[in-house]
Amino acid sequence: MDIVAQLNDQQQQAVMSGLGPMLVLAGPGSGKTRVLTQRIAFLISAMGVKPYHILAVTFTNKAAREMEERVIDLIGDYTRGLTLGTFHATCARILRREAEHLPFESNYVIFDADDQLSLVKRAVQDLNLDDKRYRPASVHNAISNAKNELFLPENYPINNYRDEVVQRIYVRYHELLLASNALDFDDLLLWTAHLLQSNPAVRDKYARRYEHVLVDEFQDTNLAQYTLLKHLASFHKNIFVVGDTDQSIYRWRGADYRNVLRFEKDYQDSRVILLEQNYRSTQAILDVAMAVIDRNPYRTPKNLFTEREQGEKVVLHEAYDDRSEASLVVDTIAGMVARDQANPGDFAVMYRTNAQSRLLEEAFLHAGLPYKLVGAQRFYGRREIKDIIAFLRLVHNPSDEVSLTRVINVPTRGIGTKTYRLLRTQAQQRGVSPGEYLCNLSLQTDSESNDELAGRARKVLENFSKLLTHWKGKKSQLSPLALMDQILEDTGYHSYIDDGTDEGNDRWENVMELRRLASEFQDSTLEAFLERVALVSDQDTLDSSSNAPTLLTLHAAKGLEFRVVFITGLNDGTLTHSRSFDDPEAMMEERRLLYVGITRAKDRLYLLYSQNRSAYGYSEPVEASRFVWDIPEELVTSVHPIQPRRRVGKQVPSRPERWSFSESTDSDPRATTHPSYHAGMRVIHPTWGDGMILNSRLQDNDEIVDIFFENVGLKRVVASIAQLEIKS
DNA sequence: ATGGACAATGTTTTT
DNA sequence: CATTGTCCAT
Repeated sequence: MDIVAQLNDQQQQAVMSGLGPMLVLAGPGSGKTRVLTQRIAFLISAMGVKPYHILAVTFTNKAAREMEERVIDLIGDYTRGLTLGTFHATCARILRREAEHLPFESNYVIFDADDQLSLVKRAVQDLNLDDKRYRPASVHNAISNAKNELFLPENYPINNYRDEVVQRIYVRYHELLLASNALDFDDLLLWTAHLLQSNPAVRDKYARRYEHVLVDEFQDTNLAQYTLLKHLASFHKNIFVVGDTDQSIYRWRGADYRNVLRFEKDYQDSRVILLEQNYRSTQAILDVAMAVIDRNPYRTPKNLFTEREQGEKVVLHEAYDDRSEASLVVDTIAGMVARDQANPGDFAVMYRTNAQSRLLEEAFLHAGLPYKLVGAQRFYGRREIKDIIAFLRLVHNPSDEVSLTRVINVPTRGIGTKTYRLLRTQAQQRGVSPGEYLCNLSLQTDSESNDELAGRARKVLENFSKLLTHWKGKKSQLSPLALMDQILEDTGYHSYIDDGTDEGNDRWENVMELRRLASEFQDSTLEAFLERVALVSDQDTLDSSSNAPTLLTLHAAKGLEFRVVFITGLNDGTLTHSRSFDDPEAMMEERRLLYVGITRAKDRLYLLYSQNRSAYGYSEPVEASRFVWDIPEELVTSVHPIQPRRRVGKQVPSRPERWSFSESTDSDPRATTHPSYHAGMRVIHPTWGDGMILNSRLQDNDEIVDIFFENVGLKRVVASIAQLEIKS
């Protein structure tokens, strides 16, 4: 069987290229995963390369898993020994193996975003700094950027006084991490790059091993990743990277698409292949995509083409507000499913910010339709999940102080801030971490005990110490799941979290879901389970099993495809997020983000924006996104809402909004419904008496009026319900 | 030490 | 508006 028979010329050239550096610039839907997987299969089966000598890295576990499956599909089970994983997971493994060369132990834990933030907070406190002036989130951002640019604390670049302070926080943060035997996400890359750079023996070991290095989504690598790749490929120099600068959307995370240019410079003998044929979308969708992306300056123009049909025109839909935008999406989906034009699982709804999912979820709930939401944070960020994981992490690595402080008093066992502070100073005096000290506490005899830690405090701490040592003793015999069950039982976590309310029930359900996840690690280690849990990506939470529409951010949508795509919230300030306005580079990235969204669609695409949008609870008029005006009119079907209908009584709101296809409506549809109240008008309310109108606006087919009453102050009323009388 | 009530405060995107 | 933190009463 010829494994490359089904490829086009460019793809074949890429797959069968010989040795040396190779850059594949692959437009959306051009089969880049295919090229990567076939390349691996080709190396193994045709070139006789041992899988052990191949390294392939991706950004998400999902991409890695998919690639592995496809390679196995091609060449069967000849992939044993192949290193295929995400950047972070691959680095994590190298660091565990090489821990002897590094200032942490091999059983280190990985701190997630929350842990990192609380550690920065601690660092700021330790230095007696004002956390208003040095907001942990912003400081952490600075530290993260520094790490991505390979700056260790001592090399942190200083341009002003603030930088000096940030450096001090960075130094302290770094100490705290090491004291907890923990690494943050950025450390995984930083330490690996640093190790390879500074230790020639280790570098050589890996560089000689990896005869071939393959990289997916190369445009999203940051300097740390670029550097470590360079070292890993430093011996054989067979580095095969695939990417698309037009899909670079992680600049804020340190990604630098100029690594593509750097690649061509660093590897003078590299060859470049362009993949321009798109196998995913209709021509109509591609036309819109190109109209959007062409406006970005300084890009290498790509000529995307497809052999697919022209297809349906892209629909550009204006809605009255974000709520009707959401019901519009749901109604359209329900309609197409009812008419048998698509399955529920064919749809994806995309948005710029996670907060936008709420209204969509409500709309789906209201219509009684199931949906699936992509987002790991939603699950792993929950209190009960974090608690359980903290227990497990503590058992694995008692030095983890963030976990210790999290659960030492969960459920409450009489250890408050005071007792904890006592524990901390005692541990400090002995030069060990609080967790380690705690582990030894129950082993101490009375003669060893000291006066300061006695009485009640000692008793409650000893209680927890016994629990911890008990679990630690069992960890080697028990699977992650069994250990988890033991912890749940010993702490009485069920009765603690499930108080009988719906919410409590939900929380316990979540714990059960985590149990299910742990059960997949029956034959694996606690370490592997913890690592997996720490490094899940949002995309990994996507389950393809249920046939329901998918809700996800544009960022999470990268690399995926759907038959029908809705992109919602195409308004200035939302898609072009307001935080990007003052930065041209950021604005270009917003455009790429939209481009990524558009090119996810195979058959149909709906672009939606609204006249009003609510932020902080208040609805405000907004402009359509500036990107909307970049799309030539003839490429889309424009739809505008007819006048919002008045709602009477308690009628259910979510009826399909009627569509009026207006290619050229001269009259503004809004002109037909004026508010009946204006600022300054005087009115009488049956119970509140005399008042003056402050403002009035249309919302949900009704009029919302803010009135200042002489006797009762400011009130907000719904015009159709309040019996207002206008005073002349 | 604990838990409830209130106020302030803040929203991109995520491995 | 919704989450998070701080204060105060038990």
